[in-house]
Amino acid sequence: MFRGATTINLDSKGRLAIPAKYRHALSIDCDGKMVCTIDIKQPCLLLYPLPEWQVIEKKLTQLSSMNPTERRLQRLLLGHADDCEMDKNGRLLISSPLRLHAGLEKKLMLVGQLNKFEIWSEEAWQQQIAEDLKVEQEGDFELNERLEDFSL
Amino acid sequence: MFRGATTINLDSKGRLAIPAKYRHALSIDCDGKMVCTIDIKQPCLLLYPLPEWQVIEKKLTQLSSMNPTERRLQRLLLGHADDCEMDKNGRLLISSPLRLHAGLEKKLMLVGQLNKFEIWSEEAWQQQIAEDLKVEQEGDFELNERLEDFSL
DNA sequence: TTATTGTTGTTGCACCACGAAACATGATGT
DNA sequence: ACATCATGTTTCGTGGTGCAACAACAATAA
Repeated sequence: MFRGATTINLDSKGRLAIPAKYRHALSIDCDGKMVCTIDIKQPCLLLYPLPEWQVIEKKLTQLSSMNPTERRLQRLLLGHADDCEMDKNGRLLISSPLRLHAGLEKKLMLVGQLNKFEIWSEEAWQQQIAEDLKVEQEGDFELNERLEDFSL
Repeated sequence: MFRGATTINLDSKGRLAIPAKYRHALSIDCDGKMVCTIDIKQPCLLLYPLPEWQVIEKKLTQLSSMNPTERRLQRLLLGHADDCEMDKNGRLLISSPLRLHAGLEKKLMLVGQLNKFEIWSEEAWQQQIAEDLKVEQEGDFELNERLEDFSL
């Protein structure tokens, strides 16, 4: 299970060096094989260890290609899904269409989200966090309701 | 199983060079033999490994030729279906009627969708994705409902 | 506390494979 | 016989991959 946000620089070839603390777990889980795709709600990428991704892929195959909504999901998720593999130095190459989608240039945030990672450009991440905090401090009703269960 | 989108240039003869990462799987699955037809819902082509296509063809032959809707399906799909075979350089020739249907000229997208590929002209693909994302970010009700099942 | 050594992470560089394009050869049909 | 179309070949440029040197950090001992 992955946690925490790390700032990382892409190298000149668009490769992302996975923080050392995650490398061992990733070799065990999935032999370094992962799948990266876009997040359809937010301007970021999602990075799944292969076994985690396969669960999602299985669900996607069961959708009907005749239903426009389901088809759209398949197009967005599968169409942008890309195999990535950690190289011998623990780096992985993000394909240029994906980099483009998330606006990745140099500085990015790798954010552990339990069974997956999110990849944000640093600017987008800062912006998102600022907005989330603002909503929170203004007292979003739905969020407050959910927090009742949490006793943080 | 095929995933991800790749940009490809048609050569002057209308041949499409299959990305190296798919070539091996295609020689194994179907000895490079595939069938290409039109997508009846979208301005793109569908490319099936021969064994996958045969499954579909079987279903189509079982439809009643008396029912006008089913008859139309047969006409559209079978009528446009075209055998393609990878040449020794991993390229395949797209017939000109099919190129015309999808508006393929030079730049195209080859999109892996598990058991098949979609072939889009680059413009059409970009347009489609932009629209899909827009629909998504405006909060399509039906899609949100489905996403509940996905825990992406 | 500081110096030395070892280990881990990062960056730059060089090689190789793949893809794009132009060209060459062979088949087909008018 | 020539034009046209399909298939094969070669060359060149770009981009992805691995390697190796260097920098940063941690550990140990003087």
